[in-house]
Amino acid sequence: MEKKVALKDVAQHIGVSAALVSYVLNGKEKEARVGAEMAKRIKKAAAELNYQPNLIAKSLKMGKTKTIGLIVADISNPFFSTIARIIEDEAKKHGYVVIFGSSDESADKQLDLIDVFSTRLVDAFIIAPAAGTEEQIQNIINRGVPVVLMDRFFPNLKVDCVHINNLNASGKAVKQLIKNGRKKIGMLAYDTTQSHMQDRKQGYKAALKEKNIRFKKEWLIEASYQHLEKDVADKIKPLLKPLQIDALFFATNSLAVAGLKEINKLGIKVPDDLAIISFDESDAFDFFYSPVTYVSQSLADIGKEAIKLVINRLHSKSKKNTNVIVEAKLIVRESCGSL
Amino acid sequence: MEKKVALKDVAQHIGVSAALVSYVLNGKEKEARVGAEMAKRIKKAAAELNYQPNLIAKSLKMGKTKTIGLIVADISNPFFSTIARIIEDEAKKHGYVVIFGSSDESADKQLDLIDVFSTRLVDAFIIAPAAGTEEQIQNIINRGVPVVLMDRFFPNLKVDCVHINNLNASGKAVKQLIKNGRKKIGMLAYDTTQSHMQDRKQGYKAALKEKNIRFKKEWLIEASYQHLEKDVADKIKPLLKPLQIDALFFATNSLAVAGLKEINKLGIKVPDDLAIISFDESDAFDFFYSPVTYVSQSLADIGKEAIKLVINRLHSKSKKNTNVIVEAKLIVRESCGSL
DNA sequence: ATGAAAGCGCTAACAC
DNA sequence: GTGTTAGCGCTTTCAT
Repeated sequence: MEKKVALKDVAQHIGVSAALVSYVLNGKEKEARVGAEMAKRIKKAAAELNYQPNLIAKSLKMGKTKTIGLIVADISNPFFSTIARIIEDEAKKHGYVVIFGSSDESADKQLDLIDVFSTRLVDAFIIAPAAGTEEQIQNIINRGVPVVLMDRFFPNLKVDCVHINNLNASGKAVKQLIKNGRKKIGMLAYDTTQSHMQDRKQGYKAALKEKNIRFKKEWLIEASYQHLEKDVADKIKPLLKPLQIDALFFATNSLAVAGLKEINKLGIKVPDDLAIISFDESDAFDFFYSPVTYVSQSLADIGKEAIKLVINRLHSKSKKNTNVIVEAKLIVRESCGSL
Repeated sequence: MEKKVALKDVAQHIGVSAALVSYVLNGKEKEARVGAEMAKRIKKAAAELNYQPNLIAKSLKMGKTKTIGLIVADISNPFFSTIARIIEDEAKKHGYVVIFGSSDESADKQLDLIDVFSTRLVDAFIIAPAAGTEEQIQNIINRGVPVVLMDRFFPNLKVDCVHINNLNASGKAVKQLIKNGRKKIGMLAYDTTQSHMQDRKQGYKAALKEKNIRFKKEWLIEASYQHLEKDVADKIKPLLKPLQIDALFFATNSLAVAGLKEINKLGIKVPDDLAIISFDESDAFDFFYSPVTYVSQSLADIGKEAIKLVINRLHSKSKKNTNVIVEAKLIVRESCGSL
């Protein structure tokens, strides 16, 4: 177990000051006007001694950790892990590393994570915020730490965010169902105040209205994030047995996976008995006997834009906050009854 | 943007030394014999000033960051993100935070990640190592930093690791196919030297041999991780058109998802024409028209055991290394032709 | 029972 | 061109 070699070790090794070594190893030889000969010697010595800088010390000195704190609902959810991967790659390009945490859509857990990450001086946060946490976000901002919200946001919070236009996307999906002749369209959503969910429900209702279909409140069923399976099973049955609707729109892929299992159990045929559209992708959608139509949001874009916003914040102290809307498109396949 | 309050600020606030505050806030009032009265005042002041310790400074002083570096092939792969979530939760229980990176099964990328994480002084690594990286792992060990390998390992490396018995699990799957009357059993695996893959192939061959079926080398096809889709498409067709086998065993869920798409394209009926078993789970398996039989490894156990090993290493300086084998069981469903 | 001070490894302003 | 020095925020030994 060889002992760590520090900056001063390489300095001593060739009898110069630590300052010089620091300059050279940080590519500041020009500004510091270090001799070319010297620079070469220093680099050589650093390599020979296998010097590895101590980023913790550097962070303490600089007040910057080159670390981004990522908070999502659940990193094991492919929606978030896919975004996480993009964020990891994009962050790396800028020399940042990411530490992550899962809030389980709980405001308390999210607060814990924010505290833990703050304590470790992350340079910025990227958060898919849990419901009712605008104050937490505002506090981060007040501390002067950049935050970017993704997937969900808070309308009256001045903060950078990136998301799709859920109202439109949802409307587009519902209108597709209507275009395919469906008139009794149900929706399975999450029971939360978060913007993305509100907008999706809103888009659903607006589309019905636009097409002169009167919304029935039994059509909209809601599950809690914490008891997904049970809630879906309990609430979907009254709607399907007997069949009160001719189409069902799922607000997320997790809802769709749970819902389709129930639909299978009940022996309902898609799309003949029931047309289906979901939000987001899933391997399951490709293998369902009637390939599932879905609203595709580019997770790559979300991740990239999130980092772009973070980096901008970090590099310029502009006050204005930006709101990036990424594209969403409807991938039409058999399940919605078009074919 | 209120300025950060430091230890000495709360010390000054009540006119005591920083040392006292440090003792109290770290629960060392007993050892340091701080007066009960004083302790109370200090805690009150810290709360009033909303003091948040600076973990970076603490880390520098202590030489410990309470951070674990997690390196997997790809965090967006549900196999790894599920494990990551468990690791996150278990690590948190011990006061650790995790930073993650994806190697894409590339030794170079893995080395980069190890360097970056080392530089940030992670206290330990949990790695699903890329092929041919025993030297990288050995180097970490030589530096005295705890490492736990998971999913794959290196037989002649003295290091803690956690994984299933791939040889057995693979054999069990293949024998199930044989029991169901299949005699020409193919396998789709990754083309890599990693232990898990070698063992799975080995288990497949051993099972054939044990049941007196002569292995034909055309039956074993291999795809590269980097060109999964293309390789699977290219190599699976000769085996299936015309049909040379009556069963196909997939070495991972990603291979299965890619393979089943080809099987669908070719119009082959599962399990009548071709029985199927895969490793690991997938939402897709539940929705395939013939629910897919699979080898289930407990990702929760893998994650928990990994952290347990890490924590043990961190707390005791025992030399012995442990090898944890977690359970794997075959979940038999329609696709393997049993029902 | 409390305070003073050194020092973790690094950077950068300043001196020469 | 290069060296000296102070200090980032914290812990801990030692003195009192």
